[in-house]
Amino acid sequence: MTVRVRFAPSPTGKLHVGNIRTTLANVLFAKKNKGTFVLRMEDTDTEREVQNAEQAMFRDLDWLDLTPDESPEKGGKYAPYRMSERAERGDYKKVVEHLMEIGRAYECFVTKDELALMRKIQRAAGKPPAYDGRHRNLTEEQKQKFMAEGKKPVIRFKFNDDEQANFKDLVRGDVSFEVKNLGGDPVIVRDNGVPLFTLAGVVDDINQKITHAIRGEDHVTNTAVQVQIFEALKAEVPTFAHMPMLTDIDGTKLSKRLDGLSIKELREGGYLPKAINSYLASLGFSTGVHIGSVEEIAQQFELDKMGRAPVRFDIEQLKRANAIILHDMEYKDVKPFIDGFIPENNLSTEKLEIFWKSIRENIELLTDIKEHFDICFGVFNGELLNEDDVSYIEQAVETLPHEPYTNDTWQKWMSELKQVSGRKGKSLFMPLRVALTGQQHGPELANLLPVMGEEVARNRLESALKK
RNA sequence: GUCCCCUUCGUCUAGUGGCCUAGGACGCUACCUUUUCACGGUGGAAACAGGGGUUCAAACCCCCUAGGGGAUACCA
Repeated sequence: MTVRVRFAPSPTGKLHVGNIRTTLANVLFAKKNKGTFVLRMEDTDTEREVQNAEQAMFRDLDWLDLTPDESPEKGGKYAPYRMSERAERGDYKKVVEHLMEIGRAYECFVTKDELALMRKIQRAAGKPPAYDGRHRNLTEEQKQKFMAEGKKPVIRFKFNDDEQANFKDLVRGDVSFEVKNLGGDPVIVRDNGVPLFTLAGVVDDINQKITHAIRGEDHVTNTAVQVQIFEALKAEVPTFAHMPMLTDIDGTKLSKRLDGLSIKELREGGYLPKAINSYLASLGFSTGVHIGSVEEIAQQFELDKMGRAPVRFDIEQLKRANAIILHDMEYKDVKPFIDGFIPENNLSTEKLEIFWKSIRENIELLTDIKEHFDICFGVFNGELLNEDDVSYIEQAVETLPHEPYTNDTWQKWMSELKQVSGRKGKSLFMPLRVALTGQQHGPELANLLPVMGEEVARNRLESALKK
């Protein structure tokens, strides 16, 4: 049996760290088991749909190197991959009719208001709010009467009340629910004829031969409900895996802040896909962050070792992973990601390579590049020179070597300045650092000097004198 | 309210009755290296939510309390 997994978002928002974590789990699980990763759009709720959300999701997944094997965009053996399209061709209708024939589905005319009232009463009595099955056995006459009143029915799935819903869960072990406290017969088709995800998800999983459903913990009760449907359809129940939710750093709530932490924002914030994937994949495990490509982290990925407790998302840890990756990244590898982070310029690739190499260990995020770029090539507001360093800098201007600059230019210049000025150690180089970069800290000047070039260096020294 | 799940260093966690003086990773910190910062190296501080049991012995088993998460839709 080939492993087939799916990520099934609804096009109602953007991808964020929470749902990327489950997507990633699907991808890693598929890769590790030489399986197939399917992307399915669950777009049955047209009211909540957001313009262009779908396209944005495709692009985010590509950027993260989590491109699905089968998707609405790519197609595949089990197309279409949008619920709306599958609804159009009658997939769900067929199943609903079948369920009604075998007595596992029925029309229900209870209105939303009546349901709300019922729940209110139940709650007040300290009972769990649940549909009480009052229209389970309507006669034809009763149905006609409701119709005549202008009421439109929903279709509910009929539970086997005294059964248990059991399923295998890779992270939680064997899970079992009493069907009787699942909330009563669930609606599977709205009064406008559109099926709900509860039903459609099951039908698609069957038709698309999904073997493992890896999703968030917020779906556990849904799963129990859906297990009943799988069984009623005499279909094999997939293996599940419910991952604990991500919480805020303070451990409370899956907050707006987190939901707001979209892939788009991380991208614009200077984070690399590799860092995001590596960090998210490490959450829930004891191994520490393995930094690697999707392919590499997939080999280490063991879903059954994942913890069951909610996990706090710590942006500092992500930042750290990002920094580690940046520190020994080659220019050619970082190049595809630096658009927008490095100002427009017509510097040669060679020069940019040297620049990158001399600053990479000093940055954590791609957004940090700009500051260093400005120091090397642009304008900066630096610290002022000390009074007693003025004459020293004048000596520096005089002795500044002419181009071409090489790796040992700085060395040679320093020996000369040492003799001329009689200075050494910190007092030798610190005034130069301040004059040249405007700061007391930064990458090695020996590396920076060839990057700047003679003209910039001379201008900097001279303008430092003028201040 | 009701049902499900969870609670070990700051963070992710190892740990399934004696190997725990509680281990690792990241962070933090000190020192070393370094003509700055960063990188790197070597050390260090740092946790069993609380209370009751059971046992010769409990982070591990049982009960209670507190706290957190999820669910409770004609959303997904």
